[in-house]
This record gives sequence, C-alpha cells and structure tokens, in this order.
Amino acid sequence: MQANITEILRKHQLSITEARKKILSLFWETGNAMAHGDIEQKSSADFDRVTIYRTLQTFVEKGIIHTIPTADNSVRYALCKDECAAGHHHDDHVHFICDDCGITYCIDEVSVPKVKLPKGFKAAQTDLVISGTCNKCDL
Amino acid sequence: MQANITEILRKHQLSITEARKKILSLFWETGNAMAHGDIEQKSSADFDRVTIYRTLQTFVEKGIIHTIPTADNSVRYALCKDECAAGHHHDDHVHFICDDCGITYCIDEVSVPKVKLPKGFKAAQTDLVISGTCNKCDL
DNA sequence: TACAACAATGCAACTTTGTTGCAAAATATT
DNA sequence: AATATTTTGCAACAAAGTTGCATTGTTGTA
Ligand SMILES: [Mn+2]
Ligand SMILES: [Mn+2]
Ligand SMILES: [Zn+2]
Ligand SMILES: [Zn+2]
Repeated sequence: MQANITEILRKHQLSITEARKKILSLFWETGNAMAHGDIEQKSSADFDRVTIYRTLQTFVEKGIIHTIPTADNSVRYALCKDECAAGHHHDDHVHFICDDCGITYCIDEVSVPKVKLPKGFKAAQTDLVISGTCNKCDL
Repeated sequence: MQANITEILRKHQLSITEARKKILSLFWETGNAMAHGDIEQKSSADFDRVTIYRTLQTFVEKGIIHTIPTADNSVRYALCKDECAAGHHHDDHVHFICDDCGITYCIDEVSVPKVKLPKGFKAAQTDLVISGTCNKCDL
C-alpha cells in the first residue's frame, strides 16, 4: 500500500513528502471520511496544523479527496474514486453521517438522483447527505 | 408583518424580545437563507454576537428555522414552513446555493427524493444541497 | 552524487468563529 | 406594581482558520 500511496501522489503531480504520505495513508486506513480535527489527532502532532490545512486543500484541488457538507460547521473529507481529476470532481454518491458514532460514510453503491430544478437554475454539483443510525450502531 | 412576527414568537412560546423580533423579521425580509455572519451584518451591530448565536439556536430548537449544510464550513439558516414544530422538522425540500451570488434558496417546490440505503443504515434526516447558477445570475 | 531551482513545511502572529459563566436588564406572571 | 423568570451583554476563553516568511525538503539536471 505504501507504494500505492506514492504512486497516487505522483500521478497527480505532487511532490512526495512525509506529510502527504502520512495524511493520504490515513484516509486509506480509516476508510471513512475525516474532519480536519480527526486528522490532527490521528497524525499525533507529527505535523503542524497549517500543513494539514494546506495538504487537505491541495488534495481537494487535485481531485484526490472530496468534501462532504455537514450541518454542524465541520466539513469532512473522503477519498475520491478514480474518476476525479484536478478541476472536475465526480463524487455523485450519497453520504451518511451517523448521529451515534459520528462516522461519515461514502455510500458508493447509492448514487445521487437527478432532480429537476425550476427555470433558470443550473446545477453544477449535488450533495445528498443523510444522517441517522449506521449499520454498526443499529442494534 | 410586525404583528405577524410577534405572533410567531408567541405561538412557539418564546418571550418577545427586540433581538428575536429583529432577527426573525430579517428572515422574512430577505426571503433567502442566511449564515450567522449575514445576520450579524444586517442587524448592524444592534446585538451582541452571542445573542445572535443563542437566538438562532433557540429558533432551530423551536422549529422556526432550519439549518442548511454547506461544504464551506458556514451553516445557513432559513425559515421553516408551518409544519415544523419544536422537536420535529419537516423541511424535506431541496436547497440551492448559487456559486455566483452566494444566495442560498429553499426550493420548496422540489422535495427530497427517498433513497434506499444499504442494510442497517437508518435515515433520520436527508439533506439535498445543489450548487450552481441561480436564475438571477443565469444570463 | 552534488548542485541549483523550486516547493513544502514550521513557526509566529493574527483573524474569525464559536462557547461559557455571570451580573444586569428586560420580559412575563401574579 | 412587585416578583419570578428569561434574556441579554460583557468578558474571558477556546477552537478554527489564515498569512507571511525563513528554513527545510524535494526534484530534476549536471
Ligand atoms: Mn464520498
Ligand atoms: Mn429550506
Ligand atoms: Zn454509527
Ligand atoms: Zn446567483
């Protein structure tokens, strides 16, 4: 996987640095979405806060991760699939945030339905975020 | 309209204060959604920042306004329709954020489609937020 | 491998945003 | 009008995010 990480960075024309390798591997390890704070914790102060901000920003721009809107002022980030590129994200899947455990899931198997908007409104991006109880917390 | 504002507050068993009247009337005047910062500006420093935070929180709890998640760490608030009550919101309409002018619309005429989630996932709330160009900015 | 060019990082300082406790003021209740 | 209850403003704080710049690390080339 370590080789994979480096390859991804190279593919997106990013120089290979410790911070980027570490943060990107965190995404692969956890599998789920992470907020800036999560990353700060999990990287256990290996990097400056500012570096994490800048790394996330770079990753979003390059199409490596995408943002997930939330109703609590804390944007989450998750890995993009292969289709995403520098200027163009194609993360048209549903996101699920568990009210219980707080985990944010990319529900890749469910895609966002197309909706018809009133005249004059042109959609560029559609985000469908569902909150509730996840399959781990469901007793 | 002034009478209306007071009536709404009373209906939700809130005491009638200057801050609440002003902030609630702002929502009626603008028509669209507002972030905390917008309100702070439009109320032109009439109230303490803390009062605005607390008022918004109260309004959400009482079912007077609802939150709209965004991908840029700035939750927006908009008026609920009549159906919403203290514990139970029913704002199942689509939201639209214009990338151009920044206005956030409640698209009341388009309701959020039901989606089928994987086994074990139980939806409590669904938010569909679309960004793009609004009908004013569409040339 | 060594060097130069370039990019990323850490640090400090700062701004913005949000939270909490408490006394003063406003509102509701009698 | 007097009292009980809520709300507000203030201050102090915590958390989150931004910016400039010197230092360090990375990359491509000699
Ligand atoms: Mn996703
Ligand atoms: Mn709405
Ligand atoms: Zn859960
Ligand atoms: Zn617009």
